[in-house]
Amino acid sequence: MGDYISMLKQNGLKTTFQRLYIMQVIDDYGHLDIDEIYSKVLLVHPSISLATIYKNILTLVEKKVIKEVPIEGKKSKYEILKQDHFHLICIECGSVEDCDYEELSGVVSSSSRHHHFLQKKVELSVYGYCKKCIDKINEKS
Amino acid sequence: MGDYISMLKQNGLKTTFQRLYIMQVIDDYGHLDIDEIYSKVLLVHPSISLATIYKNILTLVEKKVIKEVPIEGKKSKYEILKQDHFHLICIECGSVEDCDYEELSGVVSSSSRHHHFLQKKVELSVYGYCKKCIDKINEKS
DNA sequence: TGGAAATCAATAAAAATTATCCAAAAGGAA
DNA sequence: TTCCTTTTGGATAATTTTTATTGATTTCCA
Ligand SMILES: [Mn+2]
Ligand SMILES: [Mn+2]
Ligand SMILES: [Zn+2]
Ligand SMILES: [Zn+2]
Repeated sequence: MGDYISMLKQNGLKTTFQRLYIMQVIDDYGHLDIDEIYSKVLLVHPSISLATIYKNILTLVEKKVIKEVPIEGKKSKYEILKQDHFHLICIECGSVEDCDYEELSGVVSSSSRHHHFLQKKVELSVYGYCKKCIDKINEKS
Repeated sequence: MGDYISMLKQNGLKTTFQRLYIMQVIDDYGHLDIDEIYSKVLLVHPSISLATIYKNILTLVEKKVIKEVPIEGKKSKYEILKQDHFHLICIECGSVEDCDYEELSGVVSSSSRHHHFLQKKVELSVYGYCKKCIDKINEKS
């Protein structure tokens, strides 16, 4: 759990309950899409508008407080900005697991340089089956 | 240029002019989004409907004849399915360049295994500035 | 404790995607 | 070929997703 208030102040954003709670649920659950955020915030703030969620997500992404995690064929998820990492995305249950770059980042950036490409951001996602789902599938057979 | 007709037959899809030309323009340009495909097909087939483009893209992706390339904050592009590779995406001009995995793929899959994750597909995109745009920016200063 | 600036909620509007329905075309069998 | 079944396309409507607008409310600093 981070210090959301300073994160907002540093970016010249006012700290409203709505905004704080959006950050809170994203942080709590790790990776959430717009609808998941909306339904969770609704529970504690029944009057919030979906447009408010969209607006806040947009500004928080712009200010790099949160980060978009695009997911093929589905809606993007969002996470609190943290150290660079990549994602293991389960195509069975939809779970998203963080994974450290370690030696990977060096290989990627050297490849970018080789192509005379000025690398600004890397987005790596591995799609497949998480341990839980593998076990579940194995049980059945 | 591939043999689109056999690619369709192998997947039990009928070869219509519309479908063939969709594959053609994707192949010609490398990476195109829905609207780009639509406008290019329109030129040679003025009666085609946008819904037809959507419908065909959907089936072609399902049958793995083409592949979706998600792009952050923009519409996905599509490419003819080919050997695994990753993308250098220019945030200035929108160009997409293919890039071979080489040693990278080994590192990624060993990382997946380490997390007991059954890897099915890898999606790696590097966002930044292509050589053309770097040069253009340097000229100005 | 004002008051400017930012934000919220409600709502409308726009954009993107999917569904429906019937005519037309494709492709296999005779 | 011709016939017949199935798939597909085009028009259009419907749905879903996202963005814009606007006036009321809230934040926060002087
Ligand atoms: Mn993450
Ligand atoms: Mn490519
Ligand atoms: Zn899973
Ligand atoms: Zn460029």
